[in-house]
Amino acid sequence: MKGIRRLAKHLNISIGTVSRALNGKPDVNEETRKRVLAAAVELGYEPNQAGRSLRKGSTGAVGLMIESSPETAANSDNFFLGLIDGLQSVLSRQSLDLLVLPCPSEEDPNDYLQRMVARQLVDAMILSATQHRDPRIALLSGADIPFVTMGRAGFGDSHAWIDLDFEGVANRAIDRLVGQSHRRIAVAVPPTDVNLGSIFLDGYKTALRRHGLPFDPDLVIYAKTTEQGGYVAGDQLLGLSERPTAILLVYELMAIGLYRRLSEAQLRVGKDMAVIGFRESPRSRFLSPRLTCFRMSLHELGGSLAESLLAVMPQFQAQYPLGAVHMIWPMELVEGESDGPPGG
Amino acid sequence: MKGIRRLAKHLNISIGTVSRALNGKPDVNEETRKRVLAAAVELGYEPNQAGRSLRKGSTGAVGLMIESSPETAANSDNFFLGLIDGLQSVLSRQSLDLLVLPCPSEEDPNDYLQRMVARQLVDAMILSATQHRDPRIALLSGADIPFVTMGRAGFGDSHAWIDLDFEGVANRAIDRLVGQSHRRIAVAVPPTDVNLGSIFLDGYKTALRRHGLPFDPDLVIYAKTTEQGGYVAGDQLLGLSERPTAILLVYELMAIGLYRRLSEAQLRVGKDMAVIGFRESPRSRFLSPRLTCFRMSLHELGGSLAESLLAVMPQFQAQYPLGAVHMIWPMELVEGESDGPPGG
DNA sequence: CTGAAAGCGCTTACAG
DNA sequence: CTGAAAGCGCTTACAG
Repeated sequence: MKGIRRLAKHLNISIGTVSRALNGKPDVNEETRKRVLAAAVELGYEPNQAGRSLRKGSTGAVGLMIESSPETAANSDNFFLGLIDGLQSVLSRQSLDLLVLPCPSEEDPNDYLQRMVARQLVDAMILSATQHRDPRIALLSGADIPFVTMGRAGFGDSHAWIDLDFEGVANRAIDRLVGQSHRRIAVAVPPTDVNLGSIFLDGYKTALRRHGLPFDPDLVIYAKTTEQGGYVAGDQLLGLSERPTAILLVYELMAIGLYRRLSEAQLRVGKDMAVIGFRESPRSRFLSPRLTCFRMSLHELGGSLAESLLAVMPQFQAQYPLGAVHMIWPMELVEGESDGPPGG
Repeated sequence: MKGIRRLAKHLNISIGTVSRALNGKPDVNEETRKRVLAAAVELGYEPNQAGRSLRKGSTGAVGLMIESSPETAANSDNFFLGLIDGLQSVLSRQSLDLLVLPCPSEEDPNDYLQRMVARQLVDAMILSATQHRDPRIALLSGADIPFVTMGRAGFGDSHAWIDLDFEGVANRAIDRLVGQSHRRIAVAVPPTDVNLGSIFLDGYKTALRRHGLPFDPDLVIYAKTTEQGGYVAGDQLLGLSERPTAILLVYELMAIGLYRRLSEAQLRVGKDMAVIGFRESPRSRFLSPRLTCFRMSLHELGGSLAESLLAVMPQFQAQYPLGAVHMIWPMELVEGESDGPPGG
């Protein structure tokens, strides 16, 4: 005999009463409850999740879907680990467990998510790596699973999301560079359909316009978000007839290749070419000169994501009356030595 | 009506036959099976995991326990993401899903694991961040959950494990440095009880002995595995009465602080002080001069971990007759510019 | 080859 | 306040 039945037998009461006592139902004699709780500890009882889920139709767990592809691995640095800790700090207050669901790189993300949802091992989902047209959003909406996405999609505000402040960063980076008298400023964005690329580019254009600077399509460099991509971006930069004096990068991994290419051309980062990166990461601290970039708290971002998820879960809406959150996450400038006035 | 009952109703057969057809049991008419499979696709049927787990007592999922503490996040770089992709490449062949279980930093790892095991959401576990005396090993052994650990523990070979080749790396690093005529070589290890520290130190001592070099306790620097720790290690190095000409680091994060401290003291890395790191990571490529270190394939390591786990799972032992694997994972030297003969 | 039935461990109306 | 019973969705001996 095992499980709740064993406990009931041991205490000589019914399994119903044991269950009610364990679950904090009000209609249980306090004396009985104490005995049950003590026996549970004594016998090391833990509720079987399968039995509970089957009966209740909910799991007490929340899923975070990530991609385990080599590209994601290379670019995410400590992003997910930091996020996870923040998520849990909030979820644990509701006794919700976080399950990280890594989509294998060979599997279609939409198929994978469908499988995980059908398995019913979580009550709600957090999606990352949101695409501009992301079929997963329709999937979850249709299946009536509460969810929030890390990153905007192109569907406007039909669901809850939090996204990094790509526009704000592009704006402030341009402000800073223009303040340092730069007039020709390049920007490096990924060549793929990923949403952040176009958002970053829009912010860049807006900021130029605000300063009365012309937009030159030649200064938009489409490059892979890798070290090699940064090297190639450097190549393109140097090949331009009228060379820019500054460049904005949307991924810090590109900075290594760019630094190397510039150094080969005898150009000093921060003096002959100003470089500003996007997110400060442990990695960017390895660069010399140190990269000027933007800081954010992954822990707090995770916490906000968790709260915005709770706000769309029926069981928790009363406690988190936020509605469907649409939030741009602010980022703070970190001054490095990688930028400065043109010509040093 | 939903689930298997809906399918059965739709096809006008019993739920038992539907289940048998879906699960590939041999005693089903081929014609019936085809109809069931077609209907399953048509109606978008996916088995409910709770029902299945409850009945079968197994889940078809494997858990990877990681720590989400800020320290782990800072030091792991792409370690887990890379590992995960390798794990899945093997697990998916057995239709096993991987669930990543992140232990919150506020929770005791042993309590967390106990909770996850009791929930019965996975059939087997992979543990990381193994301690020298790790109570989780006794917990899983006692609960009769198949598991493998990433990292040795102090219990010898009572369970399956794979660990990085700390001894080999220390040995080859010393060989290389001695070959470059270094005689006084320091080593930086973490001040905590983590197993890799003492293993690395043992390898270092063995290698010195092999070259007839004396072991000087002053040359063992206990430092935090952080940027700040590297800076402090540099301080200690410079403060030694007879300054060493080379140093081995067990975490590359320390290299930033060390580089900075050496630069402040007008010492050139690779010329005035040779530095060799442990694992090559995307980060170490950000350093200049580039760090000499050791390379491994996270994807292959993940694959081997998965195979060694399958080998201890009763359902898969026949296919993976490896027994309980105890494997030291080889690493390959990557020459950087951070070491060389003393004095340049 | 198929159907009817039992039962995995739990929660929750329902009666008392 | 407690017990007896139903049932969540599935798999699997057992009969036929």
